[in-house]
Amino acid sequence: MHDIHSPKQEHCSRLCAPLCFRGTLVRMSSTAHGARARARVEVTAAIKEEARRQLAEDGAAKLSLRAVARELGMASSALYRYFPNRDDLLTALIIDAYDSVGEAAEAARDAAGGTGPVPRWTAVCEGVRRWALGHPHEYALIYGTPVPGYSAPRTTVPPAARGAMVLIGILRDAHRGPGLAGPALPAELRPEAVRMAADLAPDLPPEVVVAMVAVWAQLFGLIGFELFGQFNRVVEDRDTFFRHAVGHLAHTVGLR
Amino acid sequence: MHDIHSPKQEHCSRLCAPLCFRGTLVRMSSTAHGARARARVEVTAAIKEEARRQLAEDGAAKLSLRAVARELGMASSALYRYFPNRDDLLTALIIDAYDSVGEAAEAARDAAGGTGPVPRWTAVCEGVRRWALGHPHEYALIYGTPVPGYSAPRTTVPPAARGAMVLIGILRDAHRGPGLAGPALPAELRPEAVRMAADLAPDLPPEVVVAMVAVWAQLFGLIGFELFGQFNRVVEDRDTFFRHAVGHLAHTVGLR
DNA sequence: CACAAAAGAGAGCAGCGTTCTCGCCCGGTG
DNA sequence: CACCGGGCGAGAACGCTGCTCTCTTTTGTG
Repeated sequence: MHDIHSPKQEHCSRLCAPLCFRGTLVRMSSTAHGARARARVEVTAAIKEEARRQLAEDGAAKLSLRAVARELGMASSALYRYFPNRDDLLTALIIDAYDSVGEAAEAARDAAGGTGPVPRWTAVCEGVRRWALGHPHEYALIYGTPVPGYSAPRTTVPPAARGAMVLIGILRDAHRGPGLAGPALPAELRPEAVRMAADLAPDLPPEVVVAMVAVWAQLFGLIGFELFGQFNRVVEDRDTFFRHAVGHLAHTVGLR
Repeated sequence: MHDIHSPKQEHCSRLCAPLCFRGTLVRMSSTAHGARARARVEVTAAIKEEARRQLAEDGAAKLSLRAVARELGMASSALYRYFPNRDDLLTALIIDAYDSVGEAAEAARDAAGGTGPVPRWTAVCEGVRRWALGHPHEYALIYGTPVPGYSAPRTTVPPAARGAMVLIGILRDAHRGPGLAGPALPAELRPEAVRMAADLAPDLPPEVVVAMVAVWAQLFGLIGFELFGQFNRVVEDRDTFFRHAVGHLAHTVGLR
């Protein structure tokens, strides 16, 4: 009976470390009254952090709520106070992953600095690829087989667009500057193109927007094939191959 | 005690139906001596058939050996006489899925008949897309997140290439006929391109082969984004969008 | 200080993949 | 024809999973 608290001690040692780490940062932003709410966001963050660690290690399929709780020193049932089920925890990780890849794209754009639109385009694409190679399981989580049911909740839409917005920004600069040679647009696709442009980038020509969306999907075809082993024994020099391919994608979307 | 055989009866009723169905076909081809070996391939086929059914219904993540065995009326442990573990069963389904999509590509090509290379190209791409939309879980199994570990066994390579070979055949026809306007090939990519051409299509120009591989990956970027919900609230008229995109891919690879 | 809400603990349920051991029964051999 | 070995199925068991329910502890607030 006397050692029944030993897991609880582990709870405190393991859990409080990451919590206190972020505590000072959260103290200001958490306007919700009381330390209660603060503790809640901190425990939530700790759960996500540990889950992300396990995701990066073994992939989404192996991610186990029990293992996360065990590592945090809490009962598995307690975890359900924060995430109603496994899929909701995964959804939180999905949003984080979208933000992570979006950040990588923005960082690559900023690192490319004042070069021309095509080198910046290439740099961003390579940044996304490098992020994917470095975070394969996170990549699989968001661009691989969808895990929960079939439709992602609406919350995931804005973070998902973040990366594409970086490329659209480059197109916008090019459109204001040296100009953009938009590909031809068949009449049957025009209404759809106009609608997409209104939603995504009203200041760009519709034919460029429609090409951009297609190219965005194609970019992840290239990355996914490399990451998921489809290029094994087919493509060897993948850096060069990828750079060549995304250069062609830039051309497709109208950059010269 | 006396009703202990009732599962066994179900075993016979459910199991023998598909077995006897294929029995006459297998009788000739199965040269392995004895009915013993014949029964083995038949039970193996029945397991795969039921597994494929469950895969199509609920996806690979939900596929359960116990459920397959239950549906077949046999003990779950007995299933391990045929597949040493779950991953090996999935691998068998993967190979079947590759063959299935390859067949769909070939059928689309044959249905396009004597039209020009570009319409035939488009028809094959649309055939692959239609197969994917009709078999989303099979698609996810082979082009989504890889399930077992990270490297597919060598056995999956030839079936995986079957679909690409259809498109390569179209390129080959165009190369012998109206000609193929291969895109430029930077010097740094030339050695890789020559190697790839030697492996895949020695009779095609290296720059066409390297573009073909890239385009093949990009095709599945388009299909995957549509299937996995990335186009939700972005692309509405997907038929038209896809046709336009693959038309551009044909241009990329040199078809005019 | 008292009370209600929040949160953690623990047991329990059903399901899973996998392993082991046991009997049965069929097919090739003497 | 008798026999026997080996393939095969059944069933129990282990450890794991997601998830629920109940009970107790903690904690912020009127």
